Amino acid sequence: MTSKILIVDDDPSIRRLLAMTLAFAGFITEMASTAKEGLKKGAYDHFDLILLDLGLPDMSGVQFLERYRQDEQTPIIVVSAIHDESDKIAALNAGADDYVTKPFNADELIARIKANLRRVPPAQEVLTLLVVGTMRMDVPNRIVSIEDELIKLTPKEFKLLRVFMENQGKALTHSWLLKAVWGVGYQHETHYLRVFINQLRQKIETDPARPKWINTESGIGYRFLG
Amino acid sequence: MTSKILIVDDDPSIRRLLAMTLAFAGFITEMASTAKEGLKKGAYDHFDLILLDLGLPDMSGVQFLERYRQDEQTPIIVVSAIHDESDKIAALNAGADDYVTKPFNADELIARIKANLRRVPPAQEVLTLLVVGTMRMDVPNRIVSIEDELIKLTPKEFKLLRVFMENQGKALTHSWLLKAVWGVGYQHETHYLRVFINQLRQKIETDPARPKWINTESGIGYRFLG
DNA sequence: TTTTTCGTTATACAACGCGTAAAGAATACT
DNA sequence: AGTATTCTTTACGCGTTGTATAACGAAAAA
Repeated sequence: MTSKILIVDDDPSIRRLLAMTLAFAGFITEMASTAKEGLKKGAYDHFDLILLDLGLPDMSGVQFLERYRQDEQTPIIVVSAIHDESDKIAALNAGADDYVTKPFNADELIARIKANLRRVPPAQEVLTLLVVGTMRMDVPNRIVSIEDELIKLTPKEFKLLRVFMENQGKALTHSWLLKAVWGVGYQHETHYLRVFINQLRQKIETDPARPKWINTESGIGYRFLG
Repeated sequence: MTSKILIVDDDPSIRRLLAMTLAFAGFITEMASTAKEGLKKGAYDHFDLILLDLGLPDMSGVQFLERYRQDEQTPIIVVSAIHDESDKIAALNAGADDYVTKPFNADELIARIKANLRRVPPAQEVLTLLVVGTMRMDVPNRIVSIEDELIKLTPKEFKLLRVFMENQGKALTHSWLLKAVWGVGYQHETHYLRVFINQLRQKIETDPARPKWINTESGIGYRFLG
């Protein structure tokens, strides 16, 4: 099975080199040039492993690890230049699983990646087509339709709706939804939810005032029904 | 099924010898006298196998392999003279699948070719005519028309549009598109896409500001609709 | 009824993504 | 060799999206 690996590095040439090295070894890669972007992509979908360059412009390795580790237990291999030795140690203490020093040897890097992948349960296959009543969501192709009519959604709206469809019928609490869509640290911002629920209803409900899909569970959260 | 083989060699006599040997064994051959020309032909259409001579004038074997392997996983057999032994080892490390030493034995060469062809899924038949709505693309002849009106495209534009037509209706992410058109290592260069999407729109859209064919999926990528 | 929660709209703003033009570099053509 | 085309790279303005806050009426819970 092919593993998906996220490369977080600000240097385009190293990024390219890493991508080619890993592609050649049969991995699927995704890239980010800043820590922030890396976190975003990590929140967006699942990776089996992360290659994290130290010395990113917008965030220290430790900060990245702390933020990322809140949600996931994906193995993270730190790539560091020799001169930021102390950063490397800090990163390892903060939860990095392994490290590789620049300039790195391709074979060694791949060996380390494989070793770290072995420790972790393989990524569960993602359900690609969600169907609830007349609503269909093709996740990889980002197609949402109700009775074969296309619905255009922004990324956050899409993610929210996806969470709903994956948990159809259950009552979902505010904080659970916030965590699922926005990540840890947003569990108390219920006003975000109100705004986005409203936007979603405008797009998917025939009568947004009398919602058929997204039902309010007052004091609790919402329940998605087909 | 007959396999197509690309011969990259600068020596005309060896080229001729190889061509005759392979033709006799029932293969279809194409030739290139420089590495550059080889890459070009490889980008232009698919080969089932490549015979690569080391010691080309314009590029080392390793360079060729690195450039070629960005896009394809076609097996490559290296043909080397005894004296460039170190080049051969480097080429194998860079991803060559096999090697043959000059002067070669015809039967051995053919045996090795067949062995390497066995490893690889047979070349899927390429769809030669793509039709989406009123748009038609004759792939081998590189002709694109909308309502029988010819559209003139550059190679990259053509490749991009081809990828779109082959994946009509799906939302295609930036990195997926970049990988499909530019190859691994360019998955993060979204500005390339912006420029070429714009150029394509100027050529195929009636009103480039209000695109009908290429729709933007903000934050995700693009979706091609007929 | 009183209190709490929710829906809706409006707003301002920052961040980001996108479209576009245009210059520079590489490449192909003649 | 010189010219034209194509590709790469940079820069800037603009629109979309997401964040954050506020206000008010409606609905639900106490």
